[in-house]
Amino acid sequence: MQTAATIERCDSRVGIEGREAGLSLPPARQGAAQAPPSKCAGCGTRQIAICAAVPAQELARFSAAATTVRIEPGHRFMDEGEAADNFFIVTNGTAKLLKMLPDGRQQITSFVGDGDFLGLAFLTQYSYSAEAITAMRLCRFSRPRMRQLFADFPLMEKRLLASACHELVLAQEQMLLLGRKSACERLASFLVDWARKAEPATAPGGLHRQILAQLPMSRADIGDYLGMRIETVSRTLRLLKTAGVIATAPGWDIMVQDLAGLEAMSGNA
Amino acid sequence: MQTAATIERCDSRVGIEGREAGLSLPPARQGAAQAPPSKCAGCGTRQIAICAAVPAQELARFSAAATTVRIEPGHRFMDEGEAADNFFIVTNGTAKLLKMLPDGRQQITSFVGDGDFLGLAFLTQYSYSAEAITAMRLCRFSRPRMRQLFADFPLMEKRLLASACHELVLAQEQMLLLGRKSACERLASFLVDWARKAEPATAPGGLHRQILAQLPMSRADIGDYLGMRIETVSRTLRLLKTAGVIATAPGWDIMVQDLAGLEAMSGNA
DNA sequence: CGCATACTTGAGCGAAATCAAGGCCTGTGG
DNA sequence: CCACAGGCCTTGATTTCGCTCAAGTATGCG
Repeated sequence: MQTAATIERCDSRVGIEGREAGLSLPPARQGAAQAPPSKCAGCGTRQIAICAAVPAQELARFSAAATTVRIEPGHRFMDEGEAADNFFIVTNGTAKLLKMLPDGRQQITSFVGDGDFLGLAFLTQYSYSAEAITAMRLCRFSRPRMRQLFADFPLMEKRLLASACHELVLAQEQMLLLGRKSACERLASFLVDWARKAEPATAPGGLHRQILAQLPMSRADIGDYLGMRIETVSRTLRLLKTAGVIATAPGWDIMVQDLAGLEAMSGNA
Repeated sequence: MQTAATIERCDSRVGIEGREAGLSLPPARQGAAQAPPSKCAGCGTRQIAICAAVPAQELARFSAAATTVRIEPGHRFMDEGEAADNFFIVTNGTAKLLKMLPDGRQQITSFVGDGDFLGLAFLTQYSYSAEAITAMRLCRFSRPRMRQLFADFPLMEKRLLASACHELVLAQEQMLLLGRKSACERLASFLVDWARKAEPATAPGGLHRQILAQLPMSRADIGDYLGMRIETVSRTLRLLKTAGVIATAPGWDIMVQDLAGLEAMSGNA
């Protein structure tokens, strides 16, 4: 069985023990980039940072509180307005979190992947829906069990706080994007973010190295995330291709040819 | 000196002890609406919920950790990218939190008022700037003192988590607004939110009672919050006036004539 | 092969941005 | 007291970016 310290290293996205000893959080991309998730003794198939809040000798107890759930692509497993009975940790796959208006318009607020938390609403109802994009595996905790775990392992709450703060930073970034960026800047920002996450998977190279960004989501999802219509996503993608900063690979993948150029088009300096 | 229980009642916006005993948070508007802040024995002039995390007999120690700061209107007291050395609690006044793009475009991510926390970034740098709109009074805690307080009063972390979750819900709502709503829906949503906050200050009446929404911010600020230009704010305001749902009072105040009508125009059902 | 689904591309339109005056307060100084 | 300046807001004219509508292409699947 791994020690808590070993587990910690595996995914620092939500680690609270940053370099300032207790009150800092390393950037998500860095953390996710440097150490790919590995097996988790605590709660399922993949290593997630929340496990590090649990002493190694207690992992069995922690594990017993969770239920592993499999979700098919396209299936909705949390619904805005429904009773928030469960708390989830993604162990495998990608989901979209979305909010809808009564007339059907929808906004994807984020894409979540391995190691991310869901259902951390301190309300009795979920404030958004979650839908699987790829096949998924989740750790599910009932609310009472979650409460018990919080009581047993106070460090977990620290981690959740760090996670929530990090999500808040991302949300603010997204508000800037939605409120003030052009279609081109939005798509470029999105691709830069996604490429950064995928970066370590690609062979490291020079400044203008190619990065394969594997996008699990459809054009419609990208549009709903960036606040644009699907046609605009398509057209803007062509624009970026024409500019030579990206190339479309077969399927839904994108090859970033010039990350620096793409960043220049993202509006962030 | 007040007991912790008494203090708790004063502002439940960030209270973690909701009706589900530990994992729920009442809606902000309800909480803020039902009990206006009063004097706080712990950290300054106004009652704030974080004080409730501190046992009554420890309030003096808590108080000693804070410094009261006054800020003039228009003055910036947190800067995006600067070292996140301080943590603030607003005791009086209104500020805007904003993010900027290199070319000067800016997005206000939220307006904060009495009892709100600032600087809760688990990064070493602030991820946004904060600028006073009205004259303000703040409780300031240095990072080391904050850490000490967290260690001394673990309940504080629970409250911060609840607060962060609540902000996350608001941020998601705002993403929906910025990504998918029309100019008219945006402004209507904003006014509904603001009127709801001001509601208790106005005499309660029927379904179509008038509510005076005192807006401390300029048209430019509203535009930067809603992702629209100042001219569009002005034009859309006229549209709402023509529709008869609002009337402009002298100064920057708005009289909501028909809250139900305004809500119908906000896109939220 | 035919059909369904997702994506691309084109043409035209429209909501909001931009550009440009003009009005209305408030404060200041003659 | 009035004249003037400087914010801030409003209103009008024009432009433009992204949306809508519509058709066409690729891909996958029974």
